Amino acid sequence: MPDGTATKELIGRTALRLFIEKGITETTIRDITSSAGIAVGTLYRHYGSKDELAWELFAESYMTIGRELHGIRIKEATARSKLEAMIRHFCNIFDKDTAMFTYLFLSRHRHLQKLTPRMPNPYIEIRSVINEGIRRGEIPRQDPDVSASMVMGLIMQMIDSRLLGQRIKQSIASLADTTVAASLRVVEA
Amino acid sequence: MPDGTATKELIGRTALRLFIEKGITETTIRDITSSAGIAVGTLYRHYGSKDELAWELFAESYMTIGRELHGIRIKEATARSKLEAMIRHFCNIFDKDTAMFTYLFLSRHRHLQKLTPRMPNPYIEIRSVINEGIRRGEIPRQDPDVSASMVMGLIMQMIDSRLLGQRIKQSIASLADTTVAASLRVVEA
DNA sequence: ACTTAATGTGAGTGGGCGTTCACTCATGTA
DNA sequence: TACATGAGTGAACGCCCACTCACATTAAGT
Repeated sequence: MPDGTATKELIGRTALRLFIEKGITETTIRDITSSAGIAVGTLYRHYGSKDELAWELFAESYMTIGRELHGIRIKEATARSKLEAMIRHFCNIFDKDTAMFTYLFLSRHRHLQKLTPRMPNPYIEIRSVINEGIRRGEIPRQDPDVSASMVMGLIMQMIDSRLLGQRIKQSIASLADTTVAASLRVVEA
Repeated sequence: MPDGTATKELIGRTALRLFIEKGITETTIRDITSSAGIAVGTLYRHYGSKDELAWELFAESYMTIGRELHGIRIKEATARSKLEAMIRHFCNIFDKDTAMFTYLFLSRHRHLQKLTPRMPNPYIEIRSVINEGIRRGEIPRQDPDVSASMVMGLIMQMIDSRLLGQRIKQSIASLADTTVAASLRVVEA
């Protein structure tokens, strides 16, 4: 029996690249298959539909990051160190796998409502850090949903500006310190 | 000679609503014309193409906000008061014309690279405030592009979370104080 | 009342889309 | 060697898209 794992991965990698370059709707099945050097039918051996392909690429990475942030939250001791480690982790992922991160960023509006609260989720982890920090008196009382949104937005916009490449040109890693400091000031930790 | 101004406005309003509800690519010309109660050909009397329609709706509002923020920057005296007035202005627009603001927010990635630096631009106004604040010694020395991105991200994510309606449920106006305070802490004003 | 030009119409056009399926090929098993 | 099974193929299908254009309607100028 032949093994199609390598082909599935090739399709995923190629689709990711094109989805980022042109957008999901603007990328056709033929774009993907011709760029990957396979037949149209082959794609459908591995993914049920274009939507399923786009969703699988998103969910896999999104939940992985959620699990990783969860690990950080468990491991670190204080709200400060948790938040710092999480932001540095974001920066590392961005530098290590820019394509994946970019895709998550650009397609989140399409997929976010398909996520169930049970799935591992970066946003919930950041909110939990703030919640715990308040309960332990490490940071002032505040609305954890509002603060989590602001911190997320602050980080995400850095990446957004970096992706456009016009407003921010330096590497994300070199901005980690600045981002960490600003985020801590937002939650007043 | 008949006057088609009212029709053009009707098309714009209808398209805006549908673009927000379903996305630009997912909205068809027939969706727009049937929803507006006009013929397909009529739309093309007023807009050269679907792309042009989407762009006009974006650019008009984007530049208007840019001009308004410019006015605030000229009028207010200190970096603190400028930033505060700008953020409150954002909140007011959102509450007064949620549809327009939502469209700007959701379609910005599609249109942002079509903007030239000469066009009125909200981002540049915020950066200018930070730049001036540094020069006058009102806020510490910092990278104005990075800080402007962080402040913009902080505000935008509040609106994003509000639009999704799951994470933030209260009105944007009621969050203005919180957002202003957090933004000032980010730039350490 | 007549002229003129802008505005409104919608069936029609050509093209590109996602998806299917009957078929071939390659590999592991008996 | 013969068979079974999953992987790979791409022409074909039906649908729906953005856009066109020959014609009808409207309203302002004379």
